[in-house]
Amino acid sequence: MINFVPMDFIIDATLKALKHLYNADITAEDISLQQTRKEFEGQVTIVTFPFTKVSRKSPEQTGADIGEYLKNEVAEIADFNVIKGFLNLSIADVYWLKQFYNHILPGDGIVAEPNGKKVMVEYSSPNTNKPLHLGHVRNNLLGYSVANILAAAGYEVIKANLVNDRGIHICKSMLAWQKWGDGETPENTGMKGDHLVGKYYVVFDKEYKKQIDDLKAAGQTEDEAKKNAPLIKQAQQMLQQWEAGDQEVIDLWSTMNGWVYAGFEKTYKALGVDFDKFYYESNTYLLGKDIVDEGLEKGVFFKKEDGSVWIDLTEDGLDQKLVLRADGTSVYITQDLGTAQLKYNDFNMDESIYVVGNEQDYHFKVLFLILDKLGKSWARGLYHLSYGMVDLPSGKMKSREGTVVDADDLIREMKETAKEHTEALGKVDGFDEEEKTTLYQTIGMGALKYFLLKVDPKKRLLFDPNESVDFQGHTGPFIQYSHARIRSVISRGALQLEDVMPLTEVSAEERDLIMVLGQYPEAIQVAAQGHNPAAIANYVYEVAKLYNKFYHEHQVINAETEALKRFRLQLSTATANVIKAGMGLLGIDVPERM
RNA sequence: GGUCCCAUAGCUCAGCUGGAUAGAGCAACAGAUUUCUAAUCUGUCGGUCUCAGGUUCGAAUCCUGAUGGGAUCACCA
Repeated sequence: MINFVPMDFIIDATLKALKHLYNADITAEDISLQQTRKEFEGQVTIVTFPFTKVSRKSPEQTGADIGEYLKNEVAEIADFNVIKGFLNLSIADVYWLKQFYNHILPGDGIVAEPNGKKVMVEYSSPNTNKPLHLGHVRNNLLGYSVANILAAAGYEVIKANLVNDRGIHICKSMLAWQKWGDGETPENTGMKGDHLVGKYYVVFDKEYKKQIDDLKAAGQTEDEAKKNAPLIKQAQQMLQQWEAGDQEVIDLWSTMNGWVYAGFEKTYKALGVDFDKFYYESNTYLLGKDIVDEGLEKGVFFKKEDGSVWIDLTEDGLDQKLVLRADGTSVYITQDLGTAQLKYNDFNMDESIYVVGNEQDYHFKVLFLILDKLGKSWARGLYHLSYGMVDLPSGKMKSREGTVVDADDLIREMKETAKEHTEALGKVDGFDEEEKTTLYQTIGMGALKYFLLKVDPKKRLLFDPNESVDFQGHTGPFIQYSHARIRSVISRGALQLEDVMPLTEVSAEERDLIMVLGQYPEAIQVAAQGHNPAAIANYVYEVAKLYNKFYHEHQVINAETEALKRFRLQLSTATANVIKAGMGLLGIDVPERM
């Protein structure tokens, strides 16, 4: 099942056993180890069904044969039992203690050795015409977390943000502000810049709709009215002026984009995400035409009579796809072809991950396929991290119907809720105001981030604005609380980490905790390979749960002996370290006190 | 209509390179604090793993088909 790291000696010994008992040559892949279910005695289970062919005995007898051999030949294997086709092995306590002191307590594998590979993670990639909403929040948290996980797995990581700062949608906000803005600025209204610009995007839409209705009343069809409305024509004209470098339009564009960036920066900061490299579509939108030429030369693309350029992907089960308009202007995919090349030229990375919603699955399938057909060596390293939409109980979020969950509102509400919970529990008596503010932020964001990241990215996510995010159970605050409690114990214990006193046995709770702590490096690798922060989220939850069980069963500071006390303090320290590191991969802070 | 994704407890989700009696949390109910933080812990209740076939010693997991939900199939981005 999942990650069972330091168990190679069992596989080796089992191979020897099979050779010795049945003269069977079996490879390590044929041996399936799993963690023993908790209702049975033991920690590691070997499934013996596959061996019955070579043993020519029943699964039970086969298990007993192998178990007997292992118990006699392998010092670490203390005992075994066989239930049906399952051979359950009890590993000696000293083995677990050795693992703990040699690897876990020193923090082996909390960050992997560099693997020499470079990966780019592109995420966020916002439009600059409206504020961020819950969907963007999921995107940002996923991208940031995946970047952290890859770094922990040994990659060199570049976090990139491709800002969509040009196009007709930007012109809509600009035009509406010009017409009805009345000189409003973030300064004189006190509004956050991205919200101010978003307000005019909505104004545009409203006025545009009015014009469409008027035209329809005058006898035009819906489609005609949409094309002929004066506002849309003006917006299109503005886009042309922008592309022609009209100074007035460019100035307005710079000003309003500046407002938006200032607003985004605040939201990014509140979310705790950051970037190493920004790309702007205003700089990249003309890229890709070289690649179109290249594709024509190589015969990968073809030109139609009207001059438009296409690629035929029907053999790959897809359609024909336009890559350049007849008038020579770019479409979306042209830019993305060019930008992909640009990124590669800039960084020469081995892999490149695009964190983009699953509504663009088809686009990326086509994009990667085209680059591959063009013979780009790096195309195989491209990956679309496709995530599901965030839905409300009423269905999809729709800005026009006002059902969008605004990122800034949500963040504020989370902090507020954290404050209410904390105060109700009377947890902040010794805190000054600044510490309180920090704590509420840590907990509120912890709850939100964990809520969004614990779900498999590819699945749709249901968010009910009327039902507050939980703070108990399988949640961020639960894990944060566990951490704070551990830190509290440690600070009372006055521990010298280098003090090792000989122990020869551990309790079941201690052993389980050591086992799961030892799986952290593997959890990182699993999460990295699957581009899946949820794997880390669930892992850390498991750690916190096991510690809480241990905490409930055993005294740390008032342990029966000095040796036990020290060991338990060390175990607590190692647990806190893993929780902190794991939550860090999710972009979640853990407090010392709460 | 073509293609892609999803379907597990009342709700939200794990589990999916095939392995034991399918697990958590929430909700409901019952308990635990003279002991290191009860945002905790223990227990009870709760399942035809959407359905039907197939492969296998063994299927929630793999294959085929169906049903339901979502996305996409723009000279928008």
